[in-house]
Amino acid sequence: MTLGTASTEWRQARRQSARDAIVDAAWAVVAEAGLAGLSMRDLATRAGTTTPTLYAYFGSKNAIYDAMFGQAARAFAEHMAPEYQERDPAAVVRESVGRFVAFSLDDVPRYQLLFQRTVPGFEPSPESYAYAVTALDDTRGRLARVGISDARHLDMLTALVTGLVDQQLSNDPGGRRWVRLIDELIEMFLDHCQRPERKGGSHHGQRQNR
Amino acid sequence: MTLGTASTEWRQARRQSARDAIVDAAWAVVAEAGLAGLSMRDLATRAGTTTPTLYAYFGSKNAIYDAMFGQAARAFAEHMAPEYQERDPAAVVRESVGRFVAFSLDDVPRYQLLFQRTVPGFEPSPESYAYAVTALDDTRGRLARVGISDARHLDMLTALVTGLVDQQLSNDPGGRRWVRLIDELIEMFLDHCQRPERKGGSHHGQRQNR
DNA sequence: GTCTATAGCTGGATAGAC
DNA sequence: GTCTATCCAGCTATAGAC
Repeated sequence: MTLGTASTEWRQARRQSARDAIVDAAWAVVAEAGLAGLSMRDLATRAGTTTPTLYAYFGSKNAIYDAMFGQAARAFAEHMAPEYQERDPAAVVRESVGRFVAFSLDDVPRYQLLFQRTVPGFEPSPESYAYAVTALDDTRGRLARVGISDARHLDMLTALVTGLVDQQLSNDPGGRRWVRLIDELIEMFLDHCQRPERKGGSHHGQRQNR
Repeated sequence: MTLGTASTEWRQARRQSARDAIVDAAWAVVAEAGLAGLSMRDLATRAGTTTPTLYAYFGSKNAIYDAMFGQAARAFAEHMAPEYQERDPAAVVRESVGRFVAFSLDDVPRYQLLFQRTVPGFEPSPESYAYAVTALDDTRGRLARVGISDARHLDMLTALVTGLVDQQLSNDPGGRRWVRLIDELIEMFLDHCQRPERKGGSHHGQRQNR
């Protein structure tokens, strides 16, 4: 790697830290105005600068959303990655779900940006998206290693967990009405997964609904 | 009731049908532009009129959202109300969940308006909200009559169903990837509800998460 | 790179003639 | 009630001086 002189490296480092400062200010704005309420004016004011300066660092407003998405995806990956102390399947699933729920409830706009599609014209770039995909794949792998590998069961678990988070956020924000159901929901889920196959093949696509 | 002459009744009927025509046009607009993409200009064009005329029938844009919410809530109540042929608990739960999911997937903006809080400054009026509350209460009563009455279990079921719908809509729109899991999810849920109480009181609030 | 100033557009809502 | 015309606020984004 002899691509840059020391001076260009300094420049790039300064540029990167300036970009980071803008993204930090962006998180502060959406925390108050909501994810869709981010405006370039507010952001410039909050960052102590003006809109043309923002455009010197980001080509568009969506580029800022994308940088936020990248930060969030990275944080998500780091939050899910640390090794799990527990060994038995129930404990691993519980810890995995617990981490996801804790991460989601910790920062609502971050959750909306990462996992809901709520910003009108925004699609994350492949680079930003990659972190989120990796983290989710890791989680899937971890579940597979403790025996939860059936595709249907994984889809059921994602529906269950996202439903839990969504209900908690929209019907009891700041409370614990649905969060406290985690253990019981996971117990229900694991009991079901460990149950022997049904006679007659009632699942796995043979039978249609209704 | 001697409040109005025949002529004022005619006027009110005409006025109501004009309002209905505007609301119908509004549904057509959101079907194309998304729920948040409704603009008074587009709506006026679609309804074959102009914006001042809209304001002759509705005091604000949110008043139009409210009329849409009222229509949707009424439709939801009518969709859930008809008597159920089935008697045994599993079949009743299955039919109830099936109706909810079918109604939700049938019209996505309608689902978003009714059950998600996605329109920025909009809160439904008490009158419009009443229909939705009634329909949900009826559903709860129906479940209670077949033995699903525990508050925790009801919250679990709502999380499960909304999670199912949300995953289906956002990760496989138009498909059946999560819809086909309905029977298995309900079987799992019912198995859990019919299970005898745990020894030691591990649920019902004694034990906190983590 | 950073500013002032503003272009260009779209939104909700209204004035006033008819 | 319905129109033409318009106001005013907010937005993203840019031109051009320094």
